[in-house]
This record gives sequence, structure tokens and C-alpha cells, in this order.
Amino acid sequence: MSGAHEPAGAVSGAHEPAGAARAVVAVVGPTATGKSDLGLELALRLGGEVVNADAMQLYRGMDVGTAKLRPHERRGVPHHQLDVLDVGEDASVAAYQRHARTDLADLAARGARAVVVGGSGLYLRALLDHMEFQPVDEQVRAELEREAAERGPGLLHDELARLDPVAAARIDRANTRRVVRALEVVRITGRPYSASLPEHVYEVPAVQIGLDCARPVLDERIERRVARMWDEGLVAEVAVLAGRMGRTARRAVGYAEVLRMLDGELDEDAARAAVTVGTRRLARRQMGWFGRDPRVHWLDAADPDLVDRALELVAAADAGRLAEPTYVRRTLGS
RNA sequence: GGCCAGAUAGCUCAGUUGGUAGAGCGUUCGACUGAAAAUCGAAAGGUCCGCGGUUCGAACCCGCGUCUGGCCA
Repeated sequence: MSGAHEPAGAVSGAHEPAGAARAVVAVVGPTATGKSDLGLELALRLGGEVVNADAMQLYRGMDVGTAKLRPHERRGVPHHQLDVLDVGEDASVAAYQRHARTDLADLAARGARAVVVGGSGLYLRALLDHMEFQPVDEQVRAELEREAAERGPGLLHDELARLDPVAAARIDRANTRRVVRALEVVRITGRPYSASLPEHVYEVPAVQIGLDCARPVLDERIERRVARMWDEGLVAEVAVLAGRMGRTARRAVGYAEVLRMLDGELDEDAARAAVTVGTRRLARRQMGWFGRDPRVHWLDAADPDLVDRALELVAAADAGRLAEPTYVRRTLGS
């Protein structure tokens, strides 16, 4: 964590040493809004490199369905945290946090600007904000999952209420996934879990640029994106990976539905419709996640001068004259 | 033309001796600390095809009409 930006007034000749206190640039927002392209362009203009913050683009081989920029499309800009996981592995935010922060440190040391690009809210927060994850114990977790399956999630929630009332109050009874994790932490650390997310405290100073898009337009883009994925061979891609996909990868939008199709559960039209619906739902949730963060500076994804606007924001941030809580509530939903 | 089966939320459909309606999905809003493109919560939304009739009371029973699907001509 480096210090705050210098009050910029004084600097005219005084170049700061490479890598000092230049905020990381983060391009966030819902899927299908052009994050990858903008990120690439910014990296090019700023002499930077891209750090992926998209949980599913971590996976090797999941290219078409995650709309991953292919190597030949990257215009020579190095990309980090792409293709670092086998589809059989579970992703892990904590591991991501470690690795991506190492990337950030490396880039800073080389004086290269980091451009973080991604739509996974939790991953972005883990990378940029102050967040510490508790340890994990697969065996304890498996045990808890079995209990949940056998005795129902309600009883586990009761247990959590006894051991950690604060966490229990925050986690919904039916949310097995989170109840299990909370109990897992309590069991292995002997301390309460009681986690909550609302603080927005940068561990890594950043300018977050959000891509905003009116819903009708976004829905149309999503429709087109799904059509393109089909044309580019999503079904074949999934077929190749199908046997090896672990529980994280196989739940990704586009993959889950095609897997059901390959199992004969859905016909092709139904699968494709389900992918569209799923992508739309994903986009809505992403809007919620980022729209709530008061630090995001929103730009219209359709703005012809998008890149220049984004560069202005970066320049303002570098100069220390970016109004801190520029909370421009997204216009989504018009 | 005749016979049969349907018509209930944006969509697919439940609705059990007649007591003015529900689910799943979608939509909107929300939560989120090692699976997060996950997991979960809440809300909005209905002239029960139309018109008559029977009844204290009809989504439900009866008649007519309209539309849809199927079968027979």
C-alpha cells in the first residue's frame, strides 16, 4: 500500500520515480459492455499492462464463453491472471488476491501502469480493498456440507446462531453456502466469522472506471454476444472441457447451460435462450455490485469519446484532483 | 362441417365436495470476506377468454360465443 497521491500543484518538472503513487486503473461494470477493449486501449495509451479481475477468465480453455481476448487480439499488451487455472480446479479469491497483488507490485516496480479489467465484484474488492480472508479446510467444509444435506441448512444456521450470533444475523437461513463457510471458519479458527463487506477502503489506490449502459442497449449487446459465442463454437469448446470441469467452472454462465444441452436435458434453442437469460441476470447483478461502490466513476459505454474520457479521469487522479466521492449513480435502468 | 381437449401473472403451468387465486421462470430491488458468472432474500405483477345463467357466493357448475390444438369427415 503506497501513500496518497501528492497534492499535484507543484509538479511541473519533477517527475516522480517510475511506479510511485500512480493509481492503478480499474475498468469495471457489467458484462458485454466493452471492458476488455477499453482496458486494452488504456493499457496501450498509458504504457501499461492488463490484470484480469474476472473469475472465469482465470480458466484455461474457457475462451469463447468468457469472451476472453485472444492472444492475437491483445496488441502486444501483456495480460496477467488469464489462463492460470485448470478447469478442474476451484477458483479461490484469496489465492487470486495474492497472485494479482504480486502482479501489481511487479508492475509498479517496473514502472508500468496496471490496468485491472474485470467484472467479478468480489475479486475486484479483494484486489483493491483492504480484505483479509480466513483460512480454509476442505475436510471441515465437506463435513458441514454433508450435515447440511442430511439435516437441512436450518440446523446449521441454528448452530451458527449459537457460536456467532452476529454472523448468523447477517446470513440468510437458506443460504447453505454462506452458512457453511461461516461455520467452517468458526470451527477451524475458534473465533467468530462475523464478516461483512460494506467498508470501501483501498489497500491499493485505484481509479475505478465503470462502464454504464442503458438496459435496452445492454440487453441487445448481450443478445449479440451470445449469438457470436455460438458462431465461434461455444458448444464445441464446452464439449472438449466437459469431462474435466470442476464445480466452479461448470457453473459459469454459458457453460452450465451447454453442459445441460450436451446431457440431453435441453435442446439447442433452449440452451441458447438460457445462456442469454443467464447473461442478462449476471449483468444485473454486476450492476448492483459496482453501482453501489461510491468510488466508481461512471462513463457511458456508448460514448464515442470513451477512451479520452477515461484518460481524463486517469490524468485527474494522477494529478490528485479527482473529486474523491464522485458518486454518480449509474443511469442504468432508464 | 362433426367430435374431443384447452383458454388462469410477461412465459410455462397448478388450483384438491363452488368461499374473489398459487408455483417455477422472467422483471425490479437487496445481501455478499477463500466456489462469487456462485449462493441467497424481498417485492411488484392477474378483467381467472367474453356474455348470460344457477347459487348467499363461480376460476370451478350450465348455456351460447370467440380463439387455439388434435381427431374424424
